[in-house]
Order: sequence, then C-alpha cells, then structure tokens
Amino acid sequence: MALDNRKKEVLQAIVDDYVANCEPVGSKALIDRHDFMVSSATLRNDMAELEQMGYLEKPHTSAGRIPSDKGYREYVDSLMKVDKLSDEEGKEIKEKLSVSFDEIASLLKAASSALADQTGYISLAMTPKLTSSYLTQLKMLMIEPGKVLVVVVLSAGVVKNRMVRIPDFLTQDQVAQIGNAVEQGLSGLPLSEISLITVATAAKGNQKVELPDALLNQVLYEAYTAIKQADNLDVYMQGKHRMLSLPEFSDTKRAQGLFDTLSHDGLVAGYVDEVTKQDEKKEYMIRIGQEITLEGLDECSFITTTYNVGGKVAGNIGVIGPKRMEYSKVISQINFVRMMIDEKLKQP
Amino acid sequence: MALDNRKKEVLQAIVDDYVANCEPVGSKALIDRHDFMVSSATLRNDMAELEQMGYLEKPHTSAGRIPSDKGYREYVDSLMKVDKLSDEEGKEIKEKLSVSFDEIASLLKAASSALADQTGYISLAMTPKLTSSYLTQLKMLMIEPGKVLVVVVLSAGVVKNRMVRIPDFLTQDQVAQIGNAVEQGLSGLPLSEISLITVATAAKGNQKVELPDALLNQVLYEAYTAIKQADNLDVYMQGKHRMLSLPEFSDTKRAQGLFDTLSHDGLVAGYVDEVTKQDEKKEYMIRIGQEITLEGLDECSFITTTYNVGGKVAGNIGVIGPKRMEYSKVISQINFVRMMIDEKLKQP
DNA sequence: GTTTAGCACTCTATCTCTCTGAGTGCTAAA
DNA sequence: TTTAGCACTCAGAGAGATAGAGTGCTAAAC
Repeated sequence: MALDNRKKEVLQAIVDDYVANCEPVGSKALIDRHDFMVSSATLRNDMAELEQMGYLEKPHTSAGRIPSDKGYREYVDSLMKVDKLSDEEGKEIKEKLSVSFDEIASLLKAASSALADQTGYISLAMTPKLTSSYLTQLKMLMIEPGKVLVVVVLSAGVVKNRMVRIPDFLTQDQVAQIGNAVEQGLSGLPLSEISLITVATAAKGNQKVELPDALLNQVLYEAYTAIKQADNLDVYMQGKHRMLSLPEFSDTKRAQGLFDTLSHDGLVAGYVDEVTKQDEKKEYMIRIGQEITLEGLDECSFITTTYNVGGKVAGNIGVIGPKRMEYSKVISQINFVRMMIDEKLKQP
Repeated sequence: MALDNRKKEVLQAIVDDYVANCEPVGSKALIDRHDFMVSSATLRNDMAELEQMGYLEKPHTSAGRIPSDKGYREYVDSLMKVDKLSDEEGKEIKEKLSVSFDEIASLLKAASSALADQTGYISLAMTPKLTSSYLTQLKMLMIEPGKVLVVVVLSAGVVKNRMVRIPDFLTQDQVAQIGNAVEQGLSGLPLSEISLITVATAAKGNQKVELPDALLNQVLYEAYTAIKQADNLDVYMQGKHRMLSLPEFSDTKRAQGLFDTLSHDGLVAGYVDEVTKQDEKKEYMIRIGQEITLEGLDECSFITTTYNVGGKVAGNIGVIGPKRMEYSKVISQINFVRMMIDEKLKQP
C-alpha cells in the first residue's frame, strides 16, 4: 500500500513536530499546529495506518506517535525539502573557513569546527583516503646527528613528517642524497604499490652515495616506515559534548555508549568508508538509527558526504546527531562546507 | 584545635571508604569496616567535631558524612601514604611507552593514553612551554612553485611545520637560502625574543640572494608566522568519556559543564600553567574541588606534575578525576609516567 | 467510501501519604 | 573520656489516588 498524499503530509508533520520538541505527537496537537482541513479523528485513522505500515511508533498506548527509523527514512528520502542555506549562515561558515589554508589538515580542522558550531551536533572530517594518491616528494632533513626528519608529501596535498633515528656518523649530505634517490625512484607511484622492496630498488637505482648495504638498508627502512605512516587517516571530530544537552542522552548510560564508540577514531573512519562505498552514486550518505552498524549509535543519525582533491582523491566530512535531527538544515550545511572545501582544494 | 591521632584515623578511614563506595559513611559502617577500639558513639562524637572543624559534611541530617574539600586536602597533605606502584602496573605502563619515540609529540600522546588507561580518569599531557626554549633549525622546503613547507625545530625537541604561500617564481634554491640565513641568524635565540624585526635583520645580515626588498619581506613574514605558530602548546587529553560512568556525573548537566570547559584546551592549559607557578617547589600539584578555578570542575580533583627536557625546558602531565579519587594510586602512576618521560627525553 | 462526533478506555506522570531504616545528637551513667 | 540508650530526623521506596493527554471504536453524517 502506497502512501496517499495526506498520509505523507501527516508523516512529514509528525517528523517536523517531533524534531522540534522531542515529544510524542498526538492527533490534537497536530491539528493545532498545522492546517489540516480534516478533523483529529481522521488524522487518528491515518496515524493508526501509518503505524501499521511501520512508519510510526508509540512509546505507550496513551501517548502520541513518534517516527520510526522507517519513518525518518521515508522523510529524508522523499518528504523533506532541502532548502538552501540562508545567506547569513553561508557567510558565517565562509568566515570560519576564510583563513588561508595551505595544508589540508588545517582546512579540515577548521571545517570540522565550523560544522560542529553550525549544526550543534558532532562533526567529523577525515583526511583523504590515500591509497589512491601517490608520493610527490620525500625529503630527509637531518635535525642532529643520528636524528632525521622525513617529510613525505602526497599528491592529495597531505604533508606528514616523522622523526627517525639513523646511525650517528651519517652526514646531512648523505642522508639528503638518499632521500632524493628515493624520491626520484618513487614519485608518481601510488602509495599502495610502495613496499620495502620498491623503496630499496628505487634508491639503489638512483643514488650515488657509496654506503655499505646494511647501513643503506637501515636508512631505507626508516624512510619506508615514514611513508607508510603517512598513509594513516586522520580523523577530526568535534562537538561531542553537545550531545549531553539533548533529552535523548539525558540517560548517562546511553551517552557513554555513544562516546565509547566515538573515542575509537578508527571504528568511525572504517564505518564511513563502508557507507561511502555502499552509496557511491549519491551526493550524500544518510544512515538512521538501527541502520547504523556501530554500537551505541542506534539513537543517532549519521550524514556524510565526500569532498574532492583535484577531482581525484576523496575524503569525507560528516555529522552525527540524534535521529531527531534537522535533516534538511544539516544536509545543506554539510553540502555548503563540502563545496567550500572542494573549492579551496581545486587550486593546484 | 589540632587533630588528635584518632581523629586523623577517622578522617582517613572516612575518605578511604567514601572513595571506595561513593556513599556517605556512618559511624556504624565505620566500626564494621575498620578496627577502631572504641564504640560507634565515640566515633560519632569525633565525627561531629570533625564536621564542626570543616573536614566533613553531611548531605542531610540523617545521612552519614562525606569529606569536604578541606577534608580531602588534609588527607592528601598529611594522611595518605603514597605507595609505590606495583611492579605489574609499572610494567604495563612501561610497555605502553616502549615504542621508540623520536618526536616529543608521539611520546606525549602515548603517555596521555597510558595515563588514561591506567587511572581510568581523564589524562592530560602538554608539550613543553616553549617560551624558554630556542630555535635550533629552520628549513624551507619547496613543495611546489609557490608553496613552501617551513620546518621549525626547537631546542625542546619539538618539530613543527607549516605550509606557506610565496610568489610562484621563487626557486627552491632561493627559498632554501633564505631559510638558511634566518636559521643562522636566529639559532640559539629564545623564542620570546624572536619578532618580525629580528627575523628580518637576521636574514638580511646572512643572505646572499639578491631579491627586491618587498619580495624578501613577504617570504620572511611567512617564516616568522611559522616560527610563532610553533610556539603553540599542544594539549593531549584522553579518557573524558569515562567520567560518565561515575555516579557523581550521572547528572548530565554536571557532565556537560565539565566537558564544556574541557573542550577548550587553552583554558585548561592556562590553568595548569598557573597552578604550576603557584606550587613551583613541589613534586606534584594538587587542586581539589572548589580550589579549582575552572568552571564545571568543582566536583573534580586535578593532579599535575612537571616533566623535564634536557633538565631545562619543562612541560606538564596530569590527571583530572572526581574529588573521590584514589589519590595515592594516581599520584604514583603520574610520577611513574613522568619518570619514564624524563628518562626518554634525557638522551640528547 | 470517507469523514466526523462522541465516548469509553488506557496509561503515564504527579502528587500525597505512609512507612522504613540508617544515621544522628543528646543525656546520663560507667 | 567513653559508652549505652533513646528520641528524633530525613531520604527513599512503595502505594493509592487523580488528572490529562491520547487512543480506538462505533455509529451517524456527508
């Protein structure tokens, strides 16, 4: 049985009201707040049917209705209208991202912070997935004898560095040369194809320094770990504490379950990855309540979207909020931030 | 009126019991759990006096007593015995910090993580206060035309980098030369004495590249911002979510107040700084309940201590937990972690 | 067939009342 | 100074009672 027009309106109104007040919506209240041209009894019939079809739930017999996960799903899929961000709000976000960012990490940090402030929920920003990106530069900088800073620059604009230890007696020149050799041999190679072996052959094919093999291998191993480490995703998450002010998390147990999960960056990042793959074609990904396979997030909704770096490599930003979230607003906010990121990263 | 021996014992027993159970302690329960050789009536008299002197409080007339801030203070100042860490626990911490850390940031991250795991409370680790440290190296690395990575190395072992934008047409050599000139002119200079002017004079006194003044100034300005940015304290904080399982934070409002404050790294860092100055001579700093001037932390206690880098520059690590904290255990844990850090950073 | 008025019914939240028990403070004796 | 004894206090738990929001159903109206 499909939803007739009035039922759609009723569902939409109930979601809207519940989002606003976090209180079960009754037929009377619905009539009061909206211009239905029918009586409350009619709405009651509609609501009973909507419940039977699984779109609504009752906390108990004599309460109003609240949307089920399926109800929210219908709402975001076909009922809500995503309105454009108000000029004012767009301006606010723009301002927060207006500082010049020449490193992707700072941009993402700012984006996550803006998103958290603007939505009032938990924001998320992840560095680009690097497996598909490639090495553009590798510099080895001697900080003091025996200590070398390996700077790895990736095509996605990601810069990472790692301090490594090498034998004391190597000179800055020798180390820099090895770095150059590796860089020449590997630049342009996708990260996924870089292994200890490729590093070694690259270096040995290009370098001019005469060094015993064992020694050279030691340095190369450190360079390799530095490159591999650059592969790690960074996750920026902000605004967690705001969830505590929501009525759905007034129960500490629930909040704890949520925070426990969120404290594992890796879990969240992995989940975002998975969802992104599932909804590859879509502009944004939404997961509602039980649809989320992360523990402790069954009272939440999760919205993510993908930004692009130079049209190729992509990372994610997103928002985690209560199921009772202002979906259309959050979506437009996320979209706006994504556009801003895309724009800033388009310049080569 | 000073505390006689039995009163001290009573206070100590009450703190111990309350720490263990988070329930007001009555005279009867006290007799049951401890070997006082007197009757409950005698203890009642003692407890009444302790209350009058401000060491104990009553939640209401017919409940047991709980320690007041003053009571906790007396406890940590003269009653508790700081026991040595168990070998087992020492081993666990050692293990967590056993990876080789050649960058101070990673070491602190690991330390904070170990401290949070081990205490079950909120841990804190801050990079060294850098004002007293000095610049040892400054490298400028061209990533692509117009984009330069400025790597700043400070005496405290802190390495920071910042991507900056410069005019497109400058070459790697030119940029590197400017970097060298700045480094030569400034190395050894305390950060506090580095200003845009000192940077400029340093560079102009040492550099050989012929560049129009305006252009040079632009590059120098970027180098200067990079140096100044290296000055920022980094704060690593972990284990916040654990507080939600404590009965004192079962009220979400309270938890929210705490988290609100803790989400401002700067506030916390500033406070730690202040406290450290006040208790300069002490091995560790303790602030209890209302003694803490940060909003939302009046149900908490704050313990910090100072680690050293090469005997000179110093940073802080610490723990935030409920007033009802296992003080002696936490103190020995913090001390142990500090010793580990000191040791790892002693090697030049 | 759809809509509506009317009404009995259900269930939570709230309030009040009572009871219980842990714990106190005080008094008087040891 | 310590102790036994006892009256007193108060939070918390449990039991009704009540109010009110909301429901579902029936029968009439459109």
